[in-house]
Amino acid sequence: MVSRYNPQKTEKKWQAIWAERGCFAARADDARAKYYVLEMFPYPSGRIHMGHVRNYTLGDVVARFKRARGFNVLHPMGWDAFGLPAENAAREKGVHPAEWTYANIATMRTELKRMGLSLDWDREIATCHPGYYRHQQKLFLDLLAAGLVYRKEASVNWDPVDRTVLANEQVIDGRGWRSGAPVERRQLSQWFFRITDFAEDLLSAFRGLERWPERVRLMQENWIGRSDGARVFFPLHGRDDRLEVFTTRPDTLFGASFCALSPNHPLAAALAAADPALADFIAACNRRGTSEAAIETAEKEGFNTGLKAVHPFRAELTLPVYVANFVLMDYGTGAIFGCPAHDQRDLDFARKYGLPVLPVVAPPGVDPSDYAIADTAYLDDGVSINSDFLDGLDVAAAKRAAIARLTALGLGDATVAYRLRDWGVSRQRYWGCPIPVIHCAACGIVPVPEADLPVLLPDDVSFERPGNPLDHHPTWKHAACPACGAAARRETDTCDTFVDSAWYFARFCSPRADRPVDRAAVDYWLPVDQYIGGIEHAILHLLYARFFTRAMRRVGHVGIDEPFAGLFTQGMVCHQTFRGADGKWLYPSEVRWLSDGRAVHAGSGTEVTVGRSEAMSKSKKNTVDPDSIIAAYGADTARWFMLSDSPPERDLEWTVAGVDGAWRFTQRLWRLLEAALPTLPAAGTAVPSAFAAPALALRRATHKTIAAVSEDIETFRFNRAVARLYELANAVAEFGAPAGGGADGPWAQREAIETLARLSAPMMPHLAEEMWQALGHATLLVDVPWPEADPAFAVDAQVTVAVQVNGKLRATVALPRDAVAEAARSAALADPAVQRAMGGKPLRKVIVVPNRVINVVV
RNA sequence: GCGGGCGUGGCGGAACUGGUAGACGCGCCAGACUUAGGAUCUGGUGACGCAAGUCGUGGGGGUUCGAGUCCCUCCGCCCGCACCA
Repeated sequence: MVSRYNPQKTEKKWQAIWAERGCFAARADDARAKYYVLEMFPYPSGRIHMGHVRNYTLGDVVARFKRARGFNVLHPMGWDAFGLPAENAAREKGVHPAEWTYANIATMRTELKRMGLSLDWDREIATCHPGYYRHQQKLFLDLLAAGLVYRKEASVNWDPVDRTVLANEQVIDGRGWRSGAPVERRQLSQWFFRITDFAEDLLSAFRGLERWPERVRLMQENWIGRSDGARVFFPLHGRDDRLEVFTTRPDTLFGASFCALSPNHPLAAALAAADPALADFIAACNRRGTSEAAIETAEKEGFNTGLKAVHPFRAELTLPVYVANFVLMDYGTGAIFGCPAHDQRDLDFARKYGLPVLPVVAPPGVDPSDYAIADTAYLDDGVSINSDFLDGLDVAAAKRAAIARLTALGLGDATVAYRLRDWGVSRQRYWGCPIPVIHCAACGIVPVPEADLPVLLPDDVSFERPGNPLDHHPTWKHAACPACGAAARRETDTCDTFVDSAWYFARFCSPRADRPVDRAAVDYWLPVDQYIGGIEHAILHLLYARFFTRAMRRVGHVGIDEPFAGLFTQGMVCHQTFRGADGKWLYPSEVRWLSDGRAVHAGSGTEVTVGRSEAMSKSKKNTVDPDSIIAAYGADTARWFMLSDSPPERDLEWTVAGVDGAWRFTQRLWRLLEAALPTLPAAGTAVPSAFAAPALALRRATHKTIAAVSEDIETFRFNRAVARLYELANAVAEFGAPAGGGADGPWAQREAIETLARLSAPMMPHLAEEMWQALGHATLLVDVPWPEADPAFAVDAQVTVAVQVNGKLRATVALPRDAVAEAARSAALADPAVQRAMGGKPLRKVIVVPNRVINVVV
């Protein structure tokens, strides 16, 4: 009697047994090699989504596979639990952020446990817990003492309604994403991490990160944005100071026709103090939108300050100094020299203000004497002209010569500029890690003494007023100065939540340590061997974590620079989108499919428009709740579907048909097992001495599958591993009931079915465990080592070789594996289809690629 | 504009260093069976053709005995960055 496999019952059973026996508890005192598998921890938004299911399934396959392969695996889980949504919930629903967050964590923990992940739940952490953030405060103080944290005035996006700083991503078309109010630029005193200290190292260390996707590496390289160039000093005529500019084209200095300052340049501000017109111009620049569209349509505008900059190579020549709206304060030195002939922006500016345009680089092969620039600047390599001592040199040589001369004159030197800016971590928010600092009128910035950590968030806060609740709290910010005892003010900014996630992987190594990390534990476990998460974190999170690890090393908490030795970025989970007759988005569960292929609203029966497939998102309502899928089909089906078909780095299309297919396979495996069970020999029966052809073929299929699946999992080609397992299942089904009375058939069948269970265990752990038990094993499958392919069986004795005539396939011949070339040649030439294709023409040559192809050339 | 990726049946995708294109799954077609199930089982399924065969990996060209894979060129789609001097 073949019974249905009941995932709901079975999955619960094995989850309980694994938990009870502590199968996935990691210990550092272990002789085996360590392997740290980590998936990006979730933000506790309410319920898990399909992106989580995919992420954690991928990680669990790696974790279970590595464990079976004999590694001491660390696979922890926690919660990125601080953040704005908790405060929004507080405002909208009147629930305290902590209460909201911990309730979400409880829900999501239960959901994750239903997935059957091989996690060490004893190491669970939540970044909003004082047991976590107190150590973050300690780290902050260590970095402050080491000079890696500082405070400075910075220009920020300020929402005047919500009274808070907004990240660039939170400014949409120049307005606050929540309030809709026009965002202002404000100069505010903010805390910064000195990530730029590590710019060069963050760039060059990529050489050691071979197991990172090239794409992420390039994105970070772009973000860090190294430019090799020169600083050039322009003495200011009639003044005793000089203007410092950065350029990547010192070779074009002889073509300079003006200098320009950023509206936020200190010199511009100083001049504006005495010049109301300039002050107005600067104010107008700062009001200008920062959106992409605003930048693209903005005219180049400048204000002539009347200052004269002296050309470093031609003391007789002075250049007008403008304040210009296209010069950025936070790149280079906030000032440029303009060479209109060889920079498009400079050219636009020069044409508008009637400045000279002198070409100083001529395209190769062009006569310099009649070379002129029209309305397109010349940017490519060429020969220097009109440039005194640089004439005749190519661009690279001219750069070197110009820098050498500048250096000799004391008017400049070679410099490297980076696009990367220091990381502003101040947030005017309640639900974040308090920055452990006290401001004293007499002593200045005073760190909170370690003995007073943690600086706890107050529970009794109000979200009635806009702005930072910590600032509004009646008592919290009032503190005595730790240095002089006078009344002082506690810092009310909290940390950007990216700080929380910049070191959590280290905390997992010793999650209950009374210091940020236990040095022995991090020395044992770090770096993370395999990190898995979404591509959306390619820059910020991954860059911050790389920086923070270096910062932690500098203050002695860890001994490494790179936190993630291997990185895998998964694709998104996508789904069709639906709109009702009113144009509003509909959930897939609200859509009913008619037999003629049309979609209608499940309730009203009105027509539904089916839109293109997009990444699942709440805003488009094209989400499917994982928990309901797991409840209906079981976790193994959901996991199997996540791994089937699409390569893990690509986007995955969620379809009902695909889930049904995965469901059918779980049932099919169980059926294969139950149908065969009565005829199988007992577990551990000795290997028969000989195998007849059908049994031998099945053994070969089994061992080939072991080799292929092992390699596929090792290389993250899980969709291929899935296909191999389908093939082996097909082979078992085709083998059917063992023929004849020999022991070899049942034995080979048992080997094949056991292998199916063992190889699918990382993907469908519950079903595999159940099969293993049904096969009569007393041990848990999670404790059984990964199977090894026997090379004697992993290859076929006979191979089918393609025979081509002039490169076109004409026949195939069966040959013994590794047959000598002469035998292959004669077998090919004897084939009637080959002879027909040769058409009686004389044989010119025969190319034999062993075991693959024979090409007959006529 | 700069940087990167991708383009293979009706669909998702296989194809290791150039060597039988389309594994495996979905869908579809035909049949069987039935305890009518989320069924299951068997066979078929790139196009054209009765067949022999011809064509076929975005288009065009090239290298090679042989190209989805390498080179050149064009087209299309996607992603990241973008007034970065």
